[in-house]
Amino acid sequence: MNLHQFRFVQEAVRRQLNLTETAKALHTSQPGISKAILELEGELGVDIFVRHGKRLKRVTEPGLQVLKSVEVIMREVANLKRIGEEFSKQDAGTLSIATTHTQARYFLPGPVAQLRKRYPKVQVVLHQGMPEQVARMLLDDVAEIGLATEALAAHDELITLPCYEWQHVMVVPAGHPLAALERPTLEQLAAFPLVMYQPTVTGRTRIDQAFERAHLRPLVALEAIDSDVIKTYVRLGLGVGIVAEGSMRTEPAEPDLAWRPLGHLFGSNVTRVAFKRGAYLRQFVLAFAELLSPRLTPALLERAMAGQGSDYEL
Amino acid sequence: MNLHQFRFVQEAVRRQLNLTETAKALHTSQPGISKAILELEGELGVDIFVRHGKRLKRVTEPGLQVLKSVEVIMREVANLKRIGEEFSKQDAGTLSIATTHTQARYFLPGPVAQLRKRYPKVQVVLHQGMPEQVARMLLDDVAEIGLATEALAAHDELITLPCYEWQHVMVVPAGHPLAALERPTLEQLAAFPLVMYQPTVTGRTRIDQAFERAHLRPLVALEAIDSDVIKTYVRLGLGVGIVAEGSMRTEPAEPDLAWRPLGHLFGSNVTRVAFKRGAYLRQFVLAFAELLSPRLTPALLERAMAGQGSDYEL
DNA sequence: TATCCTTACGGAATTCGTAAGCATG
DNA sequence: CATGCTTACGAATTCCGTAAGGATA
Repeated sequence: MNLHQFRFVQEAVRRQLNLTETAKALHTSQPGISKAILELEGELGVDIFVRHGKRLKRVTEPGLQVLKSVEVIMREVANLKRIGEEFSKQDAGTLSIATTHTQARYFLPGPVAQLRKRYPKVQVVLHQGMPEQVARMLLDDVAEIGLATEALAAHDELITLPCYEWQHVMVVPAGHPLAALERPTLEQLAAFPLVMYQPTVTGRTRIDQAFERAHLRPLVALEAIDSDVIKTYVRLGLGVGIVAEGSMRTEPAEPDLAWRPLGHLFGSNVTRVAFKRGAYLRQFVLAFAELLSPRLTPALLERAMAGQGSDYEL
Repeated sequence: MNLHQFRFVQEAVRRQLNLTETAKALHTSQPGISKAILELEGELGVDIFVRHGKRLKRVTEPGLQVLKSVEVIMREVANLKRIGEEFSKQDAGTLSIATTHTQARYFLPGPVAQLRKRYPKVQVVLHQGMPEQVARMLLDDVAEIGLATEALAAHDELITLPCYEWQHVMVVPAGHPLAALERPTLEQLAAFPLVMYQPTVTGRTRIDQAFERAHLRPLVALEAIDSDVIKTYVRLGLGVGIVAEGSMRTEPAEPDLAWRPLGHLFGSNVTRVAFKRGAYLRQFVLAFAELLSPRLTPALLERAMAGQGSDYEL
């Protein structure tokens, strides 16, 4: 039994049981993978994979149990590396953040800048993706901390905590008829083509639900992943934009655009921060969490990471 | 990084940082141990041990963190073996039980016999010891399930569950003056020399406390680890025995001895079953637990093993 | 001086790659 | 017949033991 075998089995599952792919991903030879897995199976006296002839078909019943343990082991091995980093290069290391465009562009710059000020030797790596990819990156140990409004709470391998609350806002060119209204209604909005986020991103779900409840089917002129694209097309007069309020609180302000809160229509959204269950959080990771929201104290995180639930209210 | 290094570090800590002892315990050479540990420290970039010259003195701060992860990893490696056993030799394997004399002699025979009837291929190994040793055996993975009335709940590395409740009884030769009393008092007991368990065993604590509260200092004629020894000396007229009630409910009965419940004096005791936190419990282990007490259902155990607390009431 | 950790070194076992074999779809 | 797992084999590496070195108490 050795760590290589564990890594191979785990990666094989991630690669849909394709050992050739697995070998490429791990920069080693395919027969090596094959042999190691066979060896582990022999040692445990149990088949981990069901084979049809020479092809891996699926994971066996005991294989599932084995994977659970392997998962834990690999997690702790990763933690060991982090522990090493934490203590050897004091206050240095790499912090990988997985997040969506909106967070990366409008919310994270502040906290990241503060972190770099306090820990100049920490290198920050931003991985951008759709919310589902953010979750994936956490699960695959590509990123250590994730930030998104959607999808994170759905995985029970992840610990998620509420980070901040925000509402959607309407954005239109200055002088647009809707700009005159303080509290636009759903009907008024639906009278114009809309420019907004793609279905899986940044609270889009709630918008769809609100229109549906009102039996309105607004015309969607354009769907984008990010607020910048949306604003660009709003400027072009393509329609009325709906974005996260954070996207509008820019420095400097944008005088050619007018915006109005839409919380009364779509309620409020909660952006969540997520960690992989069981992860060891280095000092600067804890510090970063506290920068994201002052309520995410080291003490709270410790409790959350130690506990069983997957979702912690403050 | 490899599993050997982890095992070495863990064992070194268990052996008070004596690498020579460690090597002996693991049946390998002492330089091998030394090298492996140095190697791991190098790889992590962190000292695990504080050295004075060439002698290991204590565990460093990061070393403590490392040990935590190592502990988890070794636990899961043990679980992998159990998983292998569970699924390969269906319904076969080895169940190691750590317990005290009283349980082994008077309580366990029933459950063990039933287990062997239901799982004939399971080999049962009984490890006998003082309560503190029972805990130690669980922590060191010598035994998988532990049973005792004392000491178990004190370790938060152990999950303990109440198994059954019992009271102390007085045992005297038939015809002894005390045999005539239905409910002897502390004073009446203290009038005779007592023969009972050693201080750390089988609820002895409660007996001492009761006498102390009554400001009585009975003469202790003999202290033994097990009820059989106590009964033997009671027969010899050495004094009045105090044993667990289970010791007297024998088949066949012992007509030369008389016994009376003492629950009104010493309260009741709870014998607990314990597992190492995070252990994987095979089917027959779950079945055995249910034989110990019908309330220890697989569902309950699963909840208890997954949870965070260390002590589960039913 | 006795204990005990580290370094040095060499033979044995393991590892890991390439090449070939063979089953599936 | 293209993909993809397993087997075969050999060179390079790692492993692990004994022996020697050096530090502490």
